[in-house]
Amino acid sequence: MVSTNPETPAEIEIPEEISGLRMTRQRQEVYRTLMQQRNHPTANDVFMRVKDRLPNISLATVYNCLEALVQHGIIRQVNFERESSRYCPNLSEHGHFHDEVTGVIHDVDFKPGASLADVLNLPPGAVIEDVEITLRGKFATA
Amino acid sequence: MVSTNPETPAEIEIPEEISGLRMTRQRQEVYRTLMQQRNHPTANDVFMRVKDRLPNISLATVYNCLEALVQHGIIRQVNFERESSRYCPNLSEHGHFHDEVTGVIHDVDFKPGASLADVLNLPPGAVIEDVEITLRGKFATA
DNA sequence: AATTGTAATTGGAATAATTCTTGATATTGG
DNA sequence: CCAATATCAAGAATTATTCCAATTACAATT
Repeated sequence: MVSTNPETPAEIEIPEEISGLRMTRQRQEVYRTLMQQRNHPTANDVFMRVKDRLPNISLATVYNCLEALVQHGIIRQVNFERESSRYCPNLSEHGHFHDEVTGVIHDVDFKPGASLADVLNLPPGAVIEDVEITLRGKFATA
Repeated sequence: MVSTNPETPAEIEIPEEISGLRMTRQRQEVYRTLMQQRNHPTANDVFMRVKDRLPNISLATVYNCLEALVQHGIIRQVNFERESSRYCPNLSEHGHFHDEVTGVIHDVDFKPGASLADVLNLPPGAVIEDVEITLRGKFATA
């Protein structure tokens, strides 16, 4: 589906402020990139992409923007082993499956109504603030 | 429980070879440290501790040993966010709860018979080779 | 016990991702 | 408009880890 208006192509509208975070031009573009490129890009991936629209932006600013967005719960930071952090705008609780053949990362949703506490013996009294589930493997070749 | 023999204090006996890996003196000491210090030490933690017994060991060797042990499935490497890797000799499938107040890391076991596939919608055909579950939070103060 | 080939170890340099610092710019509230 | 505050850019600094080249240890064989 493509917009019929050449002035405003199919783009995500970003409000001026999200969760109390001032959405500057740089933050808008970083966020827009994440919404459009849903394949869990690294900070550098985002940097290269945002440069098309903001040629003067610096990598440090991309890092700053990503951190601000993470801090305000607008996006999520995802880590695989010791690789570069990746970023994703999918806020629903989910895990990630890392296909080690193609390198592609797939979101893995919870079954409806299911939670980690169903399968784990959590320490008594523990209050979980954040969960990270990463799976590594490949697809059966059959 | 303390050994009654002063010559051989309560120490872990390390075989000469595990899973096809030659257990050199350095690898023995690295492994022994992990078995004795079960609080998920970093490579540097291990390095400082092993130096008591092998004053000439280098940090690079500790990294090499840890990698060799990980490769041979003798220990596990655990990552939290972008912090230094930590190492643990607990091979049973388990997750980790990171107490952000004390910094202590607790192993979190699966309920008997439970598995991640019970709660996640895994991509069809995905063959999981490795799972990492990390929880971050604190203990209720009540 | 010497020899030889292989693997392991060392110590330091190199790397890569990220963070920090500083000065310049922009934005908001009064 | 002005002051206070937040953000940005550029590059330096940091940190964990890996790489590399030179030595050393080990195991098998003679």
